[in-house]
Amino acid sequence: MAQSDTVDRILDAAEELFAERGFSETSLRMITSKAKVNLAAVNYHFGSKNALIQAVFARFLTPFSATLETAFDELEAKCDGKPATLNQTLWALTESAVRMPQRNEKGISIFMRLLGLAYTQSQGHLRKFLEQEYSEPFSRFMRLLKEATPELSSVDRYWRIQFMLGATAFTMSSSDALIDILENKLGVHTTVQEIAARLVPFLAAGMTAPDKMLVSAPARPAPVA
Amino acid sequence: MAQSDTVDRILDAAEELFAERGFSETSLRMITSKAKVNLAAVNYHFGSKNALIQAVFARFLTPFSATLETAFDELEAKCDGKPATLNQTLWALTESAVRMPQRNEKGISIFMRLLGLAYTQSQGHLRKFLEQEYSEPFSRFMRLLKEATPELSSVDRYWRIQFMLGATAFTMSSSDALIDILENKLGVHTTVQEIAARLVPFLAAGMTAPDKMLVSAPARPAPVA
DNA sequence: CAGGGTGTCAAACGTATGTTTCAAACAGAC
DNA sequence: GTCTGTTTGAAACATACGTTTGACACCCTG
Repeated sequence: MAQSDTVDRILDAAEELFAERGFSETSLRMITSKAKVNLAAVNYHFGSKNALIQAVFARFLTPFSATLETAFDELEAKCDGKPATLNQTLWALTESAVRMPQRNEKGISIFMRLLGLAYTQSQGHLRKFLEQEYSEPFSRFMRLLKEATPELSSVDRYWRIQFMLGATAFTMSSSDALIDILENKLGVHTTVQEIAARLVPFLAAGMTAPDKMLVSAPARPAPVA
Repeated sequence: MAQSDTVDRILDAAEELFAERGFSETSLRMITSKAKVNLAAVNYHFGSKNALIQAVFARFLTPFSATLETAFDELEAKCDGKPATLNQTLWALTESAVRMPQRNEKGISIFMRLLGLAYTQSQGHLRKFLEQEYSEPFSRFMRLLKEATPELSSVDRYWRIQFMLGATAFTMSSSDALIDILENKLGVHTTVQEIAARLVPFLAAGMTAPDKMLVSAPARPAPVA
């Protein structure tokens, strides 16, 4: 047995269980028994449960962050000087996520689900960790979005970015369940890649929607005071 | 002291704490001490923590469900026979949510945040409870959506509805934080109603976006195998 | 063959949780 | 005014958690 595949076994088990059940709902005992590893191994190798959570994220976020950087580099090189379009920007992100080398066939959906959980579950330490480790590609993405939508006011862009984040994080975080439901209901099987292919146009259309007033319903009531 | 304002005090405290911290991360002791009520009161009045969670949802979901039904009734009456438009349908939902009588000024965002948590946190009992208690207005909304977007295939509609749900639940569930961030960054104050006014056009545009292929980026790579 | 660093293991620790108990306080009906 | 069912209070319950401990096995450098 290699020098410390214990570490990897713990990470694998933790990753899967966290994605399935969330952080607080997954105990170290579940993780170590799934990994067939002694309970004390987690604290020995990682120091604490919180540190384990961060390690799970670091393991896939660090290579993803690198992939993303080069994707943005290529995009900016191709556009030399001119701002990239919204679709190009969104696709650069999507393709980077989808192209990531996967540990197994569930890799991409676990990846997405964990990202969604990171947003949703109120794990202060995780948010802090992610912010200070991966702020650069994030703000670069924000800058590209801004250049791609110069017609939007800052306030409009701010809210629409939140809407995009929401649609993405939310859908992807339950992608497995949603795929199953659709398969049971309509007999259609979907891959995460296909979800992404449907999501990007949705986001792009929403992002470039006409102003809120112009689009209002025929009988739109006045806003409540 | 009235016959049982203990029940209401527990519900108030639980509602607020659940919205802030999630379900598993909120202990009964936090709830009872915030409500200034004895620990045993929760199990006495509700039976269990899970039953309390369901009671919190029932308290605001039951009147909301009723409001929604009449809103849909009015909408269908106005359209007599013809299907309602997408915008009309979305506005009917939005207005019902915003018009709900609030217990306090934070009511609407607590409401939204709880709905988001119900989706996100893996509380099996809650999902089951919500499905069997409130399936009717939900499927009615789905039917209206279907009639409003006859041009979409079932699969497209399914995924786009998920995207809409995601954007809405996600944004609304952190609306307080997002409003604060925007205020600090741009000095603009926003109300939940204004968020809704921006969200609906975004959703409508995404929902009626052109097909995924037509919209692809100029340099969209082939999907990964 | 020593011996120190590394990793594993079973067991225990302290703490926090949801739930239960049982006596005391209270309410309203007679 | 007393009695009966309901509501409260403080304390304890059993359980599960994250973490720590100390003994043991291993390896590999000297």
